[in-house]
Amino acid sequence: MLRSHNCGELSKNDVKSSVILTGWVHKIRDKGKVIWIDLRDRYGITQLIFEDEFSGKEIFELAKNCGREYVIRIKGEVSKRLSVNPNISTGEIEVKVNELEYLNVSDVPPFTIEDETDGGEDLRMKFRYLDLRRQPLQKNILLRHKLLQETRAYLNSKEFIEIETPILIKSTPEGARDFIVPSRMNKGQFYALPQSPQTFKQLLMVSGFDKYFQIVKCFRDEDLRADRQPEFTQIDCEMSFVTREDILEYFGELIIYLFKKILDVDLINIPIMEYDEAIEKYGSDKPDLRFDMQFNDITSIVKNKGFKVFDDSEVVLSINAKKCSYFTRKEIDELTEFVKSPQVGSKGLVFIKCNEDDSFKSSVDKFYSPIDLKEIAVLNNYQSSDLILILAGKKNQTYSAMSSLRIHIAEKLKLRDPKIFKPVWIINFPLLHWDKESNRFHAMHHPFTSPNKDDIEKLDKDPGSIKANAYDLVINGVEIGGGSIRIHDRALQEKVFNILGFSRKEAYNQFGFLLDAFKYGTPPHGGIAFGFDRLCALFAGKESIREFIAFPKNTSGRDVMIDSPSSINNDHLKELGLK
RNA sequence: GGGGUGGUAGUUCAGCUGGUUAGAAUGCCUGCCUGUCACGCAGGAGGUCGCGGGUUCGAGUCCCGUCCAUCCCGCCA
Repeated sequence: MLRSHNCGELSKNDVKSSVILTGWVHKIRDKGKVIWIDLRDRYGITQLIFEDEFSGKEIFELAKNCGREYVIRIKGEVSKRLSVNPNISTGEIEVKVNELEYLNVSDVPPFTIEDETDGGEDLRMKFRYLDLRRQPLQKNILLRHKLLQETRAYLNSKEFIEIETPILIKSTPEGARDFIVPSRMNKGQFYALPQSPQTFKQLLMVSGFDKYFQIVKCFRDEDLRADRQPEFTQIDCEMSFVTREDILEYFGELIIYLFKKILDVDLINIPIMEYDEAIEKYGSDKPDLRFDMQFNDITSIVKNKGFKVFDDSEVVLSINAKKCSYFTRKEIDELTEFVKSPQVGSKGLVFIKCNEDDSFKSSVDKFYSPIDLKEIAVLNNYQSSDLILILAGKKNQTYSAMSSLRIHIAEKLKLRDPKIFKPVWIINFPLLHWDKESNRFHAMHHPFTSPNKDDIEKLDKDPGSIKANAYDLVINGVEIGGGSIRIHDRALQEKVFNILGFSRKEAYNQFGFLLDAFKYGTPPHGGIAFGFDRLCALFAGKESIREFIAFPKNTSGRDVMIDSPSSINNDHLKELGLK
């Protein structure tokens, strides 16, 4: 070994012992006759001290000429510091250096390797390997490692088997865009990268591996976001002979276990909410339950009172921003701007301030009497100093706009505490949604999702009203995982393909292997997949998953460090049959 | 595909209604300093103001286009 200790482990117990350390030169404090160097590795920082007296002239000169991020190896004696630094674990000691060797030199890095770096996003991506030297990133990657290990340990202890499935598979028209890989040996034909191992894990159920999991890369060729990467990792799970309740219990316990083990947070139990209730109360299928602010429908109260905007609206919704009547004109204008922005798309914002003396001040005083206003306030459980906010318009648009406003206000009021975790299972999603563009039903989850038992008879008459036996795990407004009980009956699967607009021929062409498999004794089964990158970010209280992926892509899907994607030459294209 | 924000020193940013030689902090270099730990002090180097065009006596600043980054909408079964 080149070293006897790492840079995070020496303490006053080691005083007088002789040690060898290696690491990066983090910081140099040159006082002329004495030089301190902070030596860094992933375990911590140890202060080195150089003086003529015990280092010798030559070593002292070497230390003087050291630059930031040089990789060095030193020998020296641990000694007690005259002045202690309580901020670091090794703050009571320093190492009196008597030998110094440069293992490598370094150019001046383009940004500082510190917790609060001066580097911008772009630059740090380009020099990702340097960014990863920084403590916050090292912590994130370590957290990811722990989550990986604990997930595996837990599922293994419950007799789940980790099975790898292929990465080069077949393109399918449903769902997200596929990444495509040309086949050299089969010119003009293409593999697709999996959006998920969905059909393979179902086939594993047919094979009798009744508890499967895989921590696996998945690929989707869609536009990116802070919480979306073209390649991402899922904890992919499937079980046979289970009901929805079994799945919620098994995997609810996995999540509870991870929170306890890694964050020492007790989630105790995870409540269950109907999809319809989530939409009605929060306007979203992934409600953030760290704060209340439920929607109240006031359409019937406000209609036909002479206010044209409300009269012309399909729905009028209100929420109560507790203790916010102090909002200034400027703040309310800001909220109005927000709801009128193209992303939110409302026409305007109406407010009612609940005054201390039980009177009301609203932006629609002209149209509504104090009695009307009080009725609205009562419906919103008002107390004095509350602020009622009202949006109106088309139904879907207004629900989604109110959802955005709810989150916007919670953000403003700092109600989205990253240290608090509010999980919820959302169940009974619609099975299908009507897509206007293609003029057909699309699967809300995926085409293998089983309809709820009681709804199966509606398949012919009213497919749009069918609920799916599907579930999402939502924590703090983030969709962490989702899954369903699958169809295991061939006839039912064929029927669903049919409703989704597949001809029999197309269905067999795309999914014949699955339909064939269903002929041979397929057990009832279901499963779930968790977005692993999102889980990491959530555990650390962050929104962007990029900081939890060692080498992520930017929003254009580029890796600016290795500069990919890139073009390939003509010979290569020819070989692949692309030219 | 659409909208918002941004692009000025190695880096992070300031730069007003257009007007002398484009600034600060930090980093870097040189010198001084024996208890620093965001060390301190003195000095120095460092700029195609993203790119292209236009308006103007004059553009970092105004206009048009374009590229890049980032956040959001669409999209993401």
